[in-house]
Amino acid sequence: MPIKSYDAHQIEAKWQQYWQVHRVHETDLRGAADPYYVLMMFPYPSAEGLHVGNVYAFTGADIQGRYQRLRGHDVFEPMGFDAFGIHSENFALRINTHPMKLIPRNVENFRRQLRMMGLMLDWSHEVLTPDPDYYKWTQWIFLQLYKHGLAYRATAPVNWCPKCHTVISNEQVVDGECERHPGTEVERREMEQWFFRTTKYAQRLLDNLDWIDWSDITRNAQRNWIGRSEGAEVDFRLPGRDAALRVYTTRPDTLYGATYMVLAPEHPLVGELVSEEQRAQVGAYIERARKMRAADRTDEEREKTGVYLGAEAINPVNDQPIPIWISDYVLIEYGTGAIMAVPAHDQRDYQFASQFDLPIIPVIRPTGGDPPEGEAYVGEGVMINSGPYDGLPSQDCLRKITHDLAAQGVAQPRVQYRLRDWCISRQRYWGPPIPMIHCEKCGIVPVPAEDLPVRLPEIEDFRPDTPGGKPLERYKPFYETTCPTCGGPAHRDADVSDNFLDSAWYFLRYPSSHRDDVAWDAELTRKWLPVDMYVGGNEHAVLHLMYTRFLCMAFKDMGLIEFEEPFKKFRAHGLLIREGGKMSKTHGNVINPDEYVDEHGADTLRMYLMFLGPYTEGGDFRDSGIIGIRRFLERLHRLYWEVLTKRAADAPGAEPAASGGDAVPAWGALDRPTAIKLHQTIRKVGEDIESFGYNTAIAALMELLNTLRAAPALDAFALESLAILLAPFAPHEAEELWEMLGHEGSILAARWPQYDPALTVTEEVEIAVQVMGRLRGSVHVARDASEQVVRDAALAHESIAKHLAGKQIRRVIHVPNRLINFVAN
RNA sequence: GCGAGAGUGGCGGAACUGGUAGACGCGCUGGAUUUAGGAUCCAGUGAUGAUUCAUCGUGGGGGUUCGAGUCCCCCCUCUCGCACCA
Repeated sequence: MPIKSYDAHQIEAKWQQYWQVHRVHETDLRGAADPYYVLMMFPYPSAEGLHVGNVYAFTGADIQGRYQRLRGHDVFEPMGFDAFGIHSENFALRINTHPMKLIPRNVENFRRQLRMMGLMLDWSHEVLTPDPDYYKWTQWIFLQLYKHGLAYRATAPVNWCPKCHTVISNEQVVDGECERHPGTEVERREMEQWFFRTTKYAQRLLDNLDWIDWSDITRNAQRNWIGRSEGAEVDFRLPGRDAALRVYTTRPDTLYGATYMVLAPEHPLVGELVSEEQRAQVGAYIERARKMRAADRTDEEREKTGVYLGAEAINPVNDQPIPIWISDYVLIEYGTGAIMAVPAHDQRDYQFASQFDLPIIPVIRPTGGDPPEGEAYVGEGVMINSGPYDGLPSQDCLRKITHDLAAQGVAQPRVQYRLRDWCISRQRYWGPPIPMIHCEKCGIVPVPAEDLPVRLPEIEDFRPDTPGGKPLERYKPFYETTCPTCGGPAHRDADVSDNFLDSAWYFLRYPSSHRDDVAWDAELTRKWLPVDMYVGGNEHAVLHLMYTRFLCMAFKDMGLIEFEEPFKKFRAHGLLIREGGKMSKTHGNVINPDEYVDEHGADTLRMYLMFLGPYTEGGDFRDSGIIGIRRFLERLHRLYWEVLTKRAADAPGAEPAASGGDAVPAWGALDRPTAIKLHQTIRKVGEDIESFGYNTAIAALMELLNTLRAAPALDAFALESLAILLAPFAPHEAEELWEMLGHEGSILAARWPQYDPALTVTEEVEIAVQVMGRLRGSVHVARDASEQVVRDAALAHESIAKHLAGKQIRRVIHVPNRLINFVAN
């Protein structure tokens, strides 16, 4: 039974129950004729409950899903929980509760809130990362990568967060601080870790960015992160040694200007090259650099520091010996950890040379102009002081010098990426154990696939990094095992894998979540993947989204899947702020969706969030504005109720009176202006949804409602269309209106209305009339009227005539259906 | 510093390839109705001037054009990403 007045709670409870009972949101994955996979970034189920940022993201994705469903697709819109990881673990530690107890509670609360928001989620395919049925396959993936040489173990300087008590990846380091702990300096530690060879795919990850249909902002962030540069490796001879000092440079054209070399303090040759006289100083410098906090070391404002090694290298282009220094402005991780310094043409080198009075030799002269004073000239120009290359354009020499040196065997072209391999190991408890066994005799042995999952034991003391070692190391029943190869004593890898691995493949699991014998079902995967539409926050542009792409490429090469890009479309939503400022716990201005749903209902909250601003740019949540959406829904509901009850009353008499003085539109044929508004709105809302212009789509719905309320009469097509157009935004109310219209079952069974192109244009248009480019009035003429007609109409206009009085018309500019401009003097 | 984007009423924000700036909503003003209401309905709402008229108005300054929020140049501010990556 339809509900008379707009009572959000009653309506929303009613339809949520209906959806659940009738499984309206579940998709027949195998039988689907026209699959469309909508994905939203699954949340970490925090104890605080669903964040309004999640609601914002999910609603934007849900609109796509509902719209595609109304367009006739079989839409799959799954949800799950990313409940492993440091986030959950730290919280569990803080409140002194075991995560295995904590997580189910949080998840239950999240499910409740997600249902409350009326998302079209198919809960029958939920995944939960800490579920052994899930992480069994996370471990299996690790084994696949290992098998194909993409997982390796290495001792490398890693980022250690003293608060997390674990290593974190490069991507999780922000300005030398831990992403999770602002203000906490990341330390550098040498540790043996598992890495995934993401760098192997650097070029493909970069190349595919040219064609994948993703938000530009996200693709740009990825390009930046991959950081491809082209240059050359050049060997500088070391007098009296066999070895050469190899540097990487993007500017081989400036080789003649190299007046010194700089090694990173950690460079392996430092110890060998340092002279006796300099040894003490160099040692002290290295010690100081080692202790230096990461954020300070990378502060560009800081004065350059460094120490002379007491050794020389020979510049291969002119055989000149140049001094070798060490300085912390050279990074051991990048290139070869050593540079040739060209102070005339590199700002950093210039600063360093100025600091230590090293020679500065310009080798490129800017074309048509003088080189800048007091700084390096980094542009191109004409070669000078460069022996045989003098007079050539510097750009030509980029390749030429490399080529010539390559012929002598002392240089080679080289492409360098900023992207690093993905450090997978975490010295923590709350994650999937890395499925590897360390045997004294056999070395590193993978756990046989049939032994998966390696279950995470439920241990009481899961604190990280206590004196007894890592949590899983302390727990002997887990740690001590036997070697699968030789049967001898062995121990398990005591690390767990990075939380980002859990979320790097979850979309592959959703359709196949019922299969316990394979990670993903081949047929379902072929049918449903790649994901048609992925919507999420851009904060994951270089983390999650890079890792998923890497995994897909690896899987494709292994023959496990048939595509290499996981998401056909990805759209990044903007940031939601509140009252002009950032929303955060510290500001105490975080929006709790429950409160707003309590007060106004989920449809109002959903719609308001989408109305705030352009979805891809974010919006400013102001409490004062939400009432506008609420009023809209109330007016809408009232209109339907009044028109439809009136019609029911009129129906027996068949002939509905053309409402005498009654404000309620009658039932009958639409007048033409109303019909035009309707058809224009049908077109606009569809187009706007496809381009994520939700705010303007909602504005169009409001305009349509205003028009319908003022119309003399309405018909079924108008009311049905508006209900369907509303359905992506306010799904509960749309269902209620649909029922009021006499339909049985969900509005999702309806089809998106077709607009009639002929009815999207008026037959009369208003033409702006300008005199000398200034607006002086307007005239109404028939659509597509000729210039002559418009001109005559305009000249007949008295205010136009006034402005043209005494003037001669020199020129007339006519833009059909828009304006006419008289140029006169 | 580099890269990307953005500056429009009191506020959030509209404006397709240059063509009537300010859609839609909030707020505000006036009116109607109601015992009352953070209710509903109607009208108005960029600024200035005396009205139905005019002038000025899209961060600032120049320019192109019959016509510029939109295109070009310079500057200012803000947001985001990267940041001693050689």
